[in-house]
Amino acid sequence: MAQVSQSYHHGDLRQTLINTARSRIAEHGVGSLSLRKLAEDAGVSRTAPYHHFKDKSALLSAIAAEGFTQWQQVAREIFDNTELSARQRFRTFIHRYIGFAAGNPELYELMFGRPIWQSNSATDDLKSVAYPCFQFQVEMTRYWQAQGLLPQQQDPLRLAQVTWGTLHGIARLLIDGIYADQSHIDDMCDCAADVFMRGAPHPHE
Amino acid sequence: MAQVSQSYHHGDLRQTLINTARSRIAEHGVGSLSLRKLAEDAGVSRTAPYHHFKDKSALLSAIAAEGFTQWQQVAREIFDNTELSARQRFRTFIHRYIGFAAGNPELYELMFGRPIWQSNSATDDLKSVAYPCFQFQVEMTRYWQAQGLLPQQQDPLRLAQVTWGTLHGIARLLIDGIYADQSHIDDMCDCAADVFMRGAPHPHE
DNA sequence: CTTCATATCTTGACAGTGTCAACATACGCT
DNA sequence: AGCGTATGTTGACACTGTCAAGATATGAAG
Repeated sequence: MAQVSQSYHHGDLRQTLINTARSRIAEHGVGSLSLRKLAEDAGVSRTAPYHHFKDKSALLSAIAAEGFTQWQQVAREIFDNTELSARQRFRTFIHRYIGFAAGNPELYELMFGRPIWQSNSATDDLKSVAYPCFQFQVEMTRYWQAQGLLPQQQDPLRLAQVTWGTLHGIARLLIDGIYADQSHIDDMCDCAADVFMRGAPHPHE
Repeated sequence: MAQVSQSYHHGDLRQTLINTARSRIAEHGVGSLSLRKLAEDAGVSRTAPYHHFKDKSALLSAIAAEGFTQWQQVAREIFDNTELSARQRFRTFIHRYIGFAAGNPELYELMFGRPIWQSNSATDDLKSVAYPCFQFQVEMTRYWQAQGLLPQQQDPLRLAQVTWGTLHGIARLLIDGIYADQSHIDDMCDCAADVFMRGAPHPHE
Protein backbone atom coordinates (compact mmCIF):
# COMPACT_ATOMS: atom_id res chain seq x y z
CA MET A 1 0.00 0.00 0.00
CA ALA A 2 3.00 2.30 0.15
CA GLN A 3 2.61 5.17 -2.29
CA VAL A 4 5.23 7.15 -4.10
CA SER A 5 4.99 10.78 -3.09
CA GLN A 6 4.25 11.95 -6.61
CA SER A 7 1.11 9.91 -7.05
CA TYR A 8 -2.27 11.54 -7.28
CA HIS A 9 -3.53 9.80 -4.21
CA HIS A 10 -1.56 10.42 -1.10
CA GLY A 11 -1.99 7.00 0.41
CA ASP A 12 -2.29 7.79 4.08
CA LEU A 13 -3.31 11.38 4.22
CA ARG A 14 -5.47 11.07 7.27
CA GLN A 15 -2.73 9.94 9.62
CA THR A 16 -0.22 12.24 7.98
CA LEU A 17 -2.48 15.18 8.69
CA ILE A 18 -2.88 14.14 12.29
CA ASN A 19 0.83 13.69 12.76
CA THR A 20 1.99 16.94 11.22
CA ALA A 21 -0.86 18.80 12.90
CA ARG A 22 0.20 17.32 16.18
CA SER A 23 3.79 18.40 15.89
CA ARG A 24 2.76 21.81 14.64
CA ILE A 25 0.49 22.21 17.64
CA ALA A 26 3.20 21.06 20.01
CA GLU A 27 5.54 23.68 18.61
CA HIS A 28 3.39 26.69 17.90
CA GLY A 29 0.17 26.05 19.75
CA VAL A 30 -3.27 25.08 18.63
CA GLY A 31 -4.15 28.65 17.79
CA SER A 32 -1.62 28.81 14.99
CA LEU A 33 -2.91 25.74 13.20
CA SER A 34 -4.46 26.28 9.80
CA LEU A 35 -5.86 23.56 7.61
CA ARG A 36 -4.44 25.23 4.53
CA LYS A 37 -0.86 25.31 5.76
CA LEU A 38 -1.32 21.78 6.99
CA ALA A 39 -2.43 20.64 3.57
CA GLU A 40 0.45 22.47 1.98
CA ASP A 41 2.92 20.81 4.31
CA ALA A 42 1.48 17.46 3.34
CA GLY A 43 1.93 18.38 -0.31
CA VAL A 44 -1.76 18.33 -1.00
CA SER A 45 -4.37 20.88 -1.95
CA ARG A 46 -6.34 23.05 0.45
CA THR A 47 -9.52 21.09 0.48
CA ALA A 48 -8.12 17.59 0.50
CA PRO A 49 -8.39 17.33 4.28
CA TYR A 50 -12.15 17.65 4.02
CA HIS A 51 -12.31 14.17 2.56
CA HIS A 52 -10.93 12.83 5.82
CA PHE A 53 -12.36 15.20 8.39
CA LYS A 54 -15.74 16.85 8.35
CA ASP A 55 -14.37 19.91 10.04
CA LYS A 56 -11.30 21.52 11.44
CA SER A 57 -12.84 20.66 14.78
CA ALA A 58 -13.06 17.01 13.75
CA LEU A 59 -9.33 16.95 13.08
CA LEU A 60 -8.65 18.48 16.47
CA SER A 61 -10.94 15.92 18.07
CA ALA A 62 -8.98 13.13 16.44
CA ILE A 63 -5.75 14.53 17.83
CA ALA A 64 -7.27 14.93 21.26
CA ALA A 65 -8.48 11.35 21.08
CA GLU A 66 -4.92 10.18 20.47
CA GLY A 67 -3.87 12.19 23.50
CA PHE A 68 -6.46 10.47 25.68
CA THR A 69 -5.45 6.96 24.65
CA GLN A 70 -1.82 7.88 25.19
CA TRP A 71 -2.50 9.16 28.69
CA GLN A 72 -4.80 6.28 29.49
CA GLN A 73 -1.97 3.84 28.81
CA VAL A 74 0.28 5.67 31.23
CA ALA A 75 -2.42 5.77 33.90
CA ARG A 76 -3.17 2.07 33.56
CA GLU A 77 0.48 1.25 33.76
CA ILE A 78 0.92 3.14 37.01
CA PHE A 79 -2.25 1.82 38.58
CA ASP A 80 -1.50 -1.79 37.67
CA ASN A 81 2.08 -1.72 38.86
CA THR A 82 1.77 -3.96 41.88
CA GLU A 83 5.42 -3.57 42.76
CA LEU A 84 4.56 -0.25 44.35
CA SER A 85 2.34 0.26 47.38
CA ALA A 86 -1.02 1.92 46.85
CA ARG A 87 0.38 4.97 48.55
CA GLN A 88 3.35 5.14 46.22
CA ARG A 89 1.13 4.63 43.20
CA PHE A 90 -1.13 7.46 44.25
CA ARG A 91 1.84 9.78 44.58
CA THR A 92 3.35 8.60 41.34
CA PHE A 93 0.06 9.09 39.59
CA ILE A 94 -0.10 12.72 40.64
CA HIS A 95 3.44 13.42 39.51
CA ARG A 96 2.95 11.69 36.19
CA TYR A 97 -0.35 13.46 35.54
CA ILE A 98 1.14 16.88 36.05
CA GLY A 99 4.24 15.75 34.21
CA PHE A 100 2.16 14.72 31.23
CA ALA A 101 0.39 18.05 31.16
CA ALA A 102 3.56 20.06 31.60
CA GLY A 103 5.35 18.00 28.99
CA ASN A 104 2.62 18.35 26.39
CA PRO A 105 1.01 21.65 27.25
CA GLU A 106 -0.56 22.35 23.90
CA LEU A 107 -1.90 18.85 23.56
CA TYR A 108 -3.31 19.01 27.06
CA GLU A 109 -4.92 22.35 26.31
CA LEU A 110 -6.48 20.82 23.24
CA MET A 111 -7.73 17.73 25.06
CA PHE A 112 -9.46 19.68 27.78
CA GLY A 113 -10.10 22.96 26.08
CA ARG A 114 -13.47 24.55 25.61
CA PRO A 115 -13.59 24.46 21.82
CA ILE A 116 -13.73 20.70 21.59
CA TRP A 117 -16.20 20.07 24.37
CA GLN A 118 -18.57 22.98 24.32
CA SER A 119 -22.00 22.67 22.75
CA ASN A 120 -21.63 18.95 22.13
CA SER A 121 -19.13 19.41 19.34
CA ALA A 122 -17.09 16.44 20.51
CA THR A 123 -16.86 13.66 17.98
CA ASP A 124 -18.19 10.23 18.89
CA ASP A 125 -14.68 8.92 18.36
CA LEU A 126 -13.41 11.34 20.95
CA LYS A 127 -16.13 10.57 23.44
CA SER A 128 -15.63 6.85 23.11
CA VAL A 129 -12.05 7.18 24.26
CA ALA A 130 -12.38 10.09 26.68
CA TYR A 131 -15.31 8.85 28.73
CA PRO A 132 -13.65 5.57 29.76
CA CYS A 133 -10.71 7.71 30.76
CA PHE A 134 -12.97 9.67 33.09
CA GLN A 135 -14.50 6.51 34.48
CA PHE A 136 -11.08 5.09 35.18
CA GLN A 137 -10.46 8.08 37.40
CA VAL A 138 -13.49 7.09 39.48
CA GLU A 139 -12.38 3.48 39.59
CA MET A 140 -8.97 4.48 40.91
CA THR A 141 -10.49 6.81 43.47
CA ARG A 142 -12.71 4.05 44.75
CA TYR A 143 -9.67 1.82 45.14
CA TRP A 144 -7.70 4.44 47.01
CA GLN A 145 -10.63 5.01 49.28
CA ALA A 146 -10.81 1.30 50.00
CA GLN A 147 -7.11 1.37 50.78
CA GLY A 148 -7.75 4.09 53.34
CA LEU A 149 -5.71 6.70 51.52
CA LEU A 150 -8.67 8.90 50.71
CA PRO A 151 -11.63 9.73 52.94
CA GLN A 152 -13.96 6.75 52.84
CA GLN A 153 -17.16 8.51 53.78
CA GLN A 154 -17.12 10.64 50.65
CA ASP A 155 -19.04 9.65 47.56
CA PRO A 156 -16.51 8.19 45.10
CA LEU A 157 -17.80 10.19 42.16
CA ARG A 158 -17.64 13.49 44.01
CA LEU A 159 -14.24 12.70 45.40
CA ALA A 160 -12.96 11.73 41.98
CA GLN A 161 -14.24 15.02 40.65
CA VAL A 162 -12.41 16.86 43.39
CA THR A 163 -9.12 14.98 43.11
CA TRP A 164 -9.08 15.08 39.37
CA GLY A 165 -10.21 18.68 39.50
CA THR A 166 -7.19 19.44 41.62
CA LEU A 167 -4.80 17.85 39.17
CA HIS A 168 -6.55 19.50 36.28
CA GLY A 169 -6.44 22.88 37.94
CA ILE A 170 -2.80 22.67 38.86
CA ALA A 171 -2.00 21.53 35.36
CA ARG A 172 -3.81 24.46 33.83
CA LEU A 173 -2.36 27.03 36.15
CA LEU A 174 1.03 25.69 35.18
CA ILE A 175 0.33 25.47 31.49
CA ASP A 176 -1.19 28.90 31.23
CA GLY A 177 1.84 30.22 33.03
CA ILE A 178 -0.16 31.96 35.67
CA TYR A 179 0.55 31.78 39.31
CA ALA A 180 2.92 28.84 39.17
CA ASP A 181 6.01 27.96 37.24
CA GLN A 182 7.74 24.77 36.25
CA SER A 183 10.26 24.76 39.09
CA HIS A 184 7.45 24.31 41.61
CA ILE A 185 5.99 21.24 39.99
CA ASP A 186 7.33 18.55 42.28
CA ASP A 187 6.69 20.53 45.42
CA MET A 188 3.14 21.23 44.36
CA CYS A 189 2.48 17.59 43.58
CA ASP A 190 3.81 16.49 46.94
CA CYS A 191 1.76 19.14 48.68
CA ALA A 192 -1.37 17.97 46.92
CA ALA A 193 -0.62 14.35 47.78
CA ASP A 194 -0.04 15.26 51.43
CA VAL A 195 -3.27 17.17 51.67
CA PHE A 196 -5.36 14.43 50.15
CA MET A 197 -3.78 11.68 52.21
CA ARG A 198 -3.80 13.70 55.38
CA GLY A 199 -4.94 11.52 58.18
CA ALA A 200 -4.27 8.31 56.29
CA PRO A 201 -2.07 5.79 58.07
CA HIS A 202 1.60 5.72 57.04
CA PRO A 203 2.76 2.10 56.77
CA HIS A 204 6.31 3.14 55.98
CA GLU A 205 6.05 4.34 52.32
CA MET B 1 -19.40 65.24 27.89
CA ALA B 2 -22.45 63.37 26.64
CA GLN B 3 -22.39 63.04 22.87
CA VAL B 4 -25.27 62.75 20.48
CA SER B 5 -25.06 59.51 18.58
CA GLN B 6 -24.74 61.20 15.21
CA SER B 7 -21.57 63.11 16.04
CA TYR B 8 -18.30 62.21 14.42
CA HIS B 9 -16.67 61.37 17.70
CA HIS B 10 -18.33 58.63 19.63
CA GLY B 11 -17.63 60.04 23.05
CA ASP B 12 -16.91 56.93 25.05
CA LEU B 13 -16.04 54.31 22.51
CA ARG B 14 -13.56 52.48 24.68
CA GLN B 15 -16.00 51.55 27.40
CA THR B 16 -18.77 50.94 24.91
CA LEU B 17 -16.57 48.42 23.12
CA ILE B 18 -15.75 46.68 26.36
CA ASN B 19 -19.38 46.53 27.39
CA THR B 20 -20.83 45.25 24.17
CA ALA B 21 -17.92 42.85 23.76
CA ARG B 22 -18.56 41.58 27.23
CA SER B 23 -22.21 40.88 26.66
CA ARG B 24 -21.48 39.35 23.28
CA ILE B 25 -18.93 37.06 24.89
CA ALA B 26 -21.32 36.14 27.67
CA GLU B 27 -23.92 35.14 25.11
CA HIS B 28 -22.02 33.55 22.29
CA GLY B 29 -18.59 32.84 23.68
CA VAL B 30 -15.23 34.45 23.18
CA GLY B 31 -14.63 32.53 20.00
CA SER B 32 -17.42 34.28 18.17
CA LEU B 33 -16.19 37.76 18.92
CA SER B 34 -15.04 39.81 15.97
CA LEU B 35 -13.73 43.33 16.13
CA ARG B 36 -15.53 44.23 12.95
CA LYS B 37 -18.98 43.19 14.15
CA LEU B 38 -18.22 44.86 17.42
CA ALA B 39 -17.41 48.12 15.67
CA GLU B 40 -20.54 47.82 13.58
CA ASP B 41 -22.67 47.27 16.68
CA ALA B 42 -21.16 50.40 18.16
CA GLY B 43 -22.05 52.27 14.98
CA VAL B 44 -18.44 52.94 14.14
CA SER B 45 -16.05 51.90 11.40
CA ARG B 46 -13.96 48.70 11.37
CA THR B 47 -10.68 50.21 12.44
CA ALA B 48 -11.91 52.65 15.03
CA PRO B 49 -11.25 50.20 17.89
CA TYR B 50 -7.54 50.30 17.08
CA HIS B 51 -7.36 53.82 18.46
CA HIS B 52 -8.35 52.43 21.86
CA PHE B 53 -6.77 48.99 21.85
CA LYS B 54 -3.51 47.97 20.29
CA ASP B 55 -4.85 44.55 19.50
CA LYS B 56 -7.84 42.31 19.70
CA SER B 57 -5.92 40.66 22.50
CA ALA B 58 -5.63 44.01 24.29
CA LEU B 59 -9.40 44.37 24.26
CA LEU B 60 -9.79 40.89 25.68
CA SER B 61 -7.24 41.70 28.34
CA ALA B 62 -9.23 44.76 29.35
CA ILE B 63 -12.35 42.66 29.70
CA ALA B 64 -10.51 40.05 31.70
CA ALA B 65 -9.16 42.79 33.94
CA GLU B 66 -12.70 43.90 34.70
CA GLY B 67 -13.53 40.32 35.56
CA PHE B 68 -10.66 40.13 38.03
CA THR B 69 -11.60 43.31 39.85
CA GLN B 70 -15.17 42.14 39.98
CA TRP B 71 -14.22 38.80 41.50
CA GLN B 72 -11.71 40.40 43.83
CA GLN B 73 -14.49 42.49 45.36
CA VAL B 74 -16.55 39.41 46.04
CA ALA B 75 -13.58 37.59 47.57
CA ARG B 76 -12.71 40.50 49.83
CA GLU B 77 -16.28 40.80 50.94
CA ILE B 78 -16.45 37.16 51.96
CA PHE B 79 -13.09 37.17 53.67
CA ASP B 80 -13.76 40.33 55.61
CA ASN B 81 -17.22 39.30 56.79
CA THR B 82 -16.47 38.81 60.48
CA GLU B 83 -20.02 37.77 61.21
CA LEU B 84 -19.14 34.32 59.92
CA SER B 85 -16.66 31.94 61.47
CA ALA B 86 -13.44 31.26 59.61
CA ARG B 87 -14.78 27.84 58.82
CA GLN B 88 -17.98 29.22 57.36
CA ARG B 89 -16.08 31.77 55.34
CA PHE B 90 -13.85 29.09 53.87
CA ARG B 91 -16.86 27.08 52.80
CA THR B 92 -18.64 30.13 51.49
CA PHE B 93 -15.58 31.13 49.55
CA ILE B 94 -15.48 27.81 47.75
CA HIS B 95 -19.14 27.95 46.83
CA ARG B 96 -18.92 31.52 45.64
CA TYR B 97 -15.81 30.85 43.60
CA ILE B 98 -17.39 27.99 41.73
CA GLY B 99 -20.61 29.96 41.53
CA PHE B 100 -18.80 32.86 39.93
CA ALA B 101 -17.21 30.60 37.37
CA ALA B 102 -20.41 28.71 36.62
CA GLY B 103 -22.36 31.94 36.40
CA ASN B 104 -19.94 33.62 34.02
CA PRO B 105 -18.40 30.73 32.16
CA GLU B 106 -17.23 32.61 29.12
CA LEU B 107 -15.78 35.42 31.18
CA TYR B 108 -14.00 32.92 33.39
CA GLU B 109 -12.66 31.12 30.36
CA LEU B 110 -11.35 34.41 29.10
CA MET B 111 -9.78 35.41 32.40
CA PHE B 112 -7.87 32.19 32.79
CA GLY B 113 -7.55 31.07 29.22
CA ARG B 114 -4.34 30.40 27.42
CA PRO B 115 -4.61 33.11 24.77
CA ILE B 116 -4.32 35.96 27.21
CA TRP B 117 -1.53 34.57 29.34
CA GLN B 118 0.66 32.63 27.01
CA SER B 119 3.92 34.07 25.80
CA ASN B 120 3.66 37.15 27.98
CA SER B 121 0.87 38.64 25.94
CA ALA B 122 -0.88 39.88 29.07
CA THR B 123 -1.27 43.63 29.23
CA ASP B 124 0.30 45.51 32.12
CA ASP B 125 -3.19 46.68 33.03
CA LEU B 126 -4.28 43.09 33.33
CA LYS B 127 -1.28 42.02 35.35
CA SER B 128 -1.64 44.89 37.75
CA VAL B 129 -5.09 43.71 38.71
CA ALA B 130 -4.63 39.95 38.36
CA TYR B 131 -1.47 39.52 40.39
CA PRO B 132 -2.86 41.09 43.56
CA CYS B 133 -5.77 38.74 43.10
CA PHE B 134 -3.36 35.82 43.17
CA GLN B 135 -1.57 37.17 46.19
CA PHE B 136 -4.81 37.54 48.02
CA GLN B 137 -5.32 33.83 47.59
CA VAL B 138 -2.06 33.22 49.42
CA GLU B 139 -2.99 35.68 52.13
CA MET B 140 -6.27 33.91 52.76
CA THR B 141 -4.60 30.53 52.76
CA ARG B 142 -2.13 31.70 55.37
CA TYR B 143 -5.01 32.88 57.52
CA TRP B 144 -6.90 29.63 57.23
CA GLN B 145 -3.75 27.76 58.15
CA ALA B 146 -3.34 29.93 61.22
CA GLN B 147 -6.95 29.16 62.14
CA GLY B 148 -6.15 25.47 61.97
CA LEU B 149 -8.49 24.77 59.07
CA LEU B 150 -5.74 23.90 56.65
CA PRO B 151 -2.59 21.87 57.32
CA GLN B 152 -0.17 24.18 59.09
CA GLN B 153 3.02 22.41 58.19
CA GLN B 154 2.57 23.07 54.48
CA ASP B 155 4.20 26.01 52.77
CA PRO B 156 1.47 28.65 52.32
CA LEU B 157 2.37 29.34 48.72
CA ARG B 158 2.26 25.68 47.73
CA LEU B 159 -0.92 25.13 49.63
CA ALA B 160 -2.52 28.14 48.03
CA GLN B 161 -1.54 26.78 44.65
CA VAL B 162 -3.14 23.46 45.51
CA THR B 163 -6.36 24.86 46.97
CA TRP B 164 -6.81 27.39 44.24
CA GLY B 165 -5.84 24.77 41.72
CA THR B 166 -8.63 22.62 43.01
CA LEU B 167 -11.20 25.36 42.63
CA HIS B 168 -9.84 26.28 39.25
CA GLY B 169 -9.92 22.68 38.09
CA ILE B 170 -13.44 22.04 39.28
CA ALA B 171 -14.54 25.27 37.67
CA ARG B 172 -13.03 24.30 34.35
CA LEU B 173 -14.36 20.79 34.36
CA LEU B 174 -17.77 22.28 34.96
CA ILE B 175 -17.46 25.03 32.42
CA ASP B 176 -16.11 22.83 29.69
CA GLY B 177 -18.98 20.50 30.38
CA ILE B 178 -16.81 17.48 30.82
CA TYR B 179 -17.14 15.04 33.63
CA ALA B 180 -19.36 17.17 35.83
CA ASP B 181 -22.59 19.01 35.40
CA GLN B 182 -24.28 21.90 37.09
CA SER B 183 -26.47 19.82 39.37
CA HIS B 184 -23.39 18.51 41.18
CA ILE B 185 -21.98 21.91 42.00
CA ASP B 186 -22.95 22.18 45.64
CA ASP B 187 -22.07 18.61 46.42
CA MET B 188 -18.68 18.99 44.80
CA CYS B 189 -17.94 22.17 46.71
CA ASP B 190 -18.86 20.55 50.00
CA CYS B 191 -16.77 17.54 49.16
CA ALA B 192 -13.78 19.74 48.42
CA ALA B 193 -14.27 21.69 51.62
CA ASP B 194 -14.51 18.49 53.63
CA VAL B 195 -11.35 17.08 52.13
CA PHE B 196 -9.32 20.20 52.73
CA MET B 197 -10.55 20.65 56.28
CA ARG B 198 -10.29 16.99 57.13
CA GLY B 199 -8.78 16.65 60.54
CA ALA B 200 -9.50 20.23 61.50
CA PRO B 201 -11.37 20.68 64.77
CA HIS B 202 -15.12 21.33 64.48
CA PRO B 203 -16.11 24.04 66.97
CA HIS B 204 -19.77 23.78 65.99
CA GLU B 205 -19.83 25.47 62.55
C1' DC C 1 -10.10 -6.54 -19.89
C1' DT C 2 -13.82 -3.31 -19.63
C1' DT C 3 -17.12 -0.71 -16.83
C1' DC C 4 -18.54 1.83 -13.41
C1' DA C 5 -19.38 3.36 -8.58
C1' DT C 6 -16.76 5.38 -5.21
C1' DA C 7 -12.89 7.36 -2.73
C1' DT C 8 -9.82 10.80 -3.18
C1' DC C 9 -7.81 15.08 -4.85
C1' DT C 10 -8.05 19.64 -7.50
C1' DT C 11 -9.32 24.39 -8.87
C1' DG C 12 -12.42 28.25 -8.23
C1' DA C 13 -15.03 30.95 -5.37
C1' DC C 14 -17.13 33.29 -1.25
C1' DA C 15 -17.59 35.42 3.02
C1' DG C 16 -15.31 36.50 6.89
C1' DT C 17 -11.25 37.85 9.80
C1' DG C 18 -7.26 41.02 11.96
C1' DT C 19 -4.57 44.68 10.84
C1' DC C 20 -1.80 48.29 8.39
C1' DA C 21 -1.38 52.83 5.74
C1' DA C 22 -3.22 57.03 4.29
C1' DC C 23 -6.56 60.36 4.81
C1' DA C 24 -10.53 63.15 7.23
C1' DT C 25 -12.59 65.36 10.98
C1' DA C 26 -13.32 67.34 15.41
C1' DC C 27 -11.74 68.60 20.13
C1' DG C 28 -9.01 71.35 23.17
C1' DC C 29 -5.22 74.21 24.25
C1' DT C 30 -2.26 78.41 23.25
C1' DA D 1 -7.55 81.93 15.08
C1' DG D 2 -4.55 78.37 14.61
C1' DC D 3 -2.61 74.10 15.31
C1' DG D 4 -1.37 69.55 17.47
C1' DT D 5 -3.51 65.51 18.61
C1' DA D 6 -7.11 62.33 19.53
C1' DT D 7 -10.34 60.04 17.17
C1' DG D 8 -12.83 58.04 13.09
C1' DT D 9 -12.92 56.61 7.98
C1' DT D 10 -11.94 54.24 3.59
C1' DG D 11 -9.03 51.14 1.00
C1' DA D 12 -6.21 47.35 0.81
C1' DC D 13 -3.75 42.95 1.97
C1' DA D 14 -3.02 38.45 3.47
C1' DC D 15 -5.08 35.07 5.66
C1' DT D 16 -8.70 31.85 7.22
C1' DG D 17 -12.58 27.84 6.89
C1' DT D 18 -15.56 25.88 3.80
C1' DC D 19 -18.62 24.85 -0.17
C1' DA D 20 -19.54 23.46 -5.18
C1' DA D 21 -18.10 21.41 -9.40
C1' DG D 22 -15.02 18.98 -11.86
C1' DA D 23 -10.88 15.66 -12.42
C1' DT D 24 -8.51 11.43 -11.50
C1' DA D 25 -7.36 7.09 -9.54
C1' DT D 26 -8.85 2.73 -7.20
C1' DG D 27 -11.18 -1.50 -6.58
C1' DA D 28 -14.91 -4.50 -7.39
C1' DA D 29 -18.29 -6.58 -10.78
C1' DG D 30 -19.41 -8.16 -15.13
